[in-house]
Amino acid sequence: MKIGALAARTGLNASAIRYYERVGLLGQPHRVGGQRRYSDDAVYRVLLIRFAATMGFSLPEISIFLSGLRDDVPVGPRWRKLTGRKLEEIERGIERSLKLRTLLQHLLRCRCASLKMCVEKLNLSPRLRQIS
Amino acid sequence: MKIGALAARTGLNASAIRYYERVGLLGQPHRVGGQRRYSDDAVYRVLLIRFAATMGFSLPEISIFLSGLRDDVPVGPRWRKLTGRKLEEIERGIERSLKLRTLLQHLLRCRCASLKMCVEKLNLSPRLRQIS
DNA sequence: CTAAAAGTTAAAACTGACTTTAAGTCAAGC
DNA sequence: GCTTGACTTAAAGTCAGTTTTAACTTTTAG
Repeated sequence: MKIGALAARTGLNASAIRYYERVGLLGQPHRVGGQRRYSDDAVYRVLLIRFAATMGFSLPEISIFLSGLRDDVPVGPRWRKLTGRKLEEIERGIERSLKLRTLLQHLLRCRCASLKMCVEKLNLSPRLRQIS
Repeated sequence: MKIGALAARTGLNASAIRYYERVGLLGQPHRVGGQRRYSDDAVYRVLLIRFAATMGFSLPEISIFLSGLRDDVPVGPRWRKLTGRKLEEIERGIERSLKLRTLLQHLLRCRCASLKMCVEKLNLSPRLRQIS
């Protein structure tokens, strides 16, 4: 599989795949006449990278997250720590988003004449610091 | 209140406040010897900006969002559209985060020897495309 | 009066995750 | 064998939202 095919199968741009290789997320593929050739495993690997990325992992974090991928490397404490931290992060994000949803729903429903009145009605002012 | 005091009271960097002014989020404050002087209203305004920013509004969007702030300007359809769109965005984010939380909890709990085994056990592979 | 802290500006730098560009090389179909 | 499209590289560009820098002025404390 050439890089274009891998790109097509993963939905990424070929340049993104080269970039992942450059930052060490993808190992050196073998080459034919200078061109990269990938196995099906690479598709899986790239999809895993994207999956981790949508979880909010940064690319360096994804390196750690995926370091548990090799069969002979058990999921270690570093992985566990990172993943636990990310889980907490996601949970905080959920909490905050739930609050914000309620607030926006109020703002949309309350039919106040101005945002300022809405904010006062909701007694939002004292919470502004706390929310942001 | 000088810019440093406003910065301290809002938790922002003074340069960020100047930047907000430059992009039109904050009006021109009056000046004493070339230096900006702010009233307490500015604190409220800046906190509102940060609040909107944490909701995921971009700075141009915040301009629109806060345009409902003036007492004499009723909350208009443009504001309503933007806010409704943002609400939907937040709701999609919540849905996704809930799924991801479940997944990470599984990954942390399952005590597999490697991430690869986890992924297989959870039958995650076919979902990779769908999630990311 | 002076030194230092805090203010001023415009412009450049930073962040992360890519994409684009330029200039060239390889490969597939006719 | 030739064209065309896909590939190669290194380097530069992009985005938004700041932060930093450099060079300078104003304010404040002692």
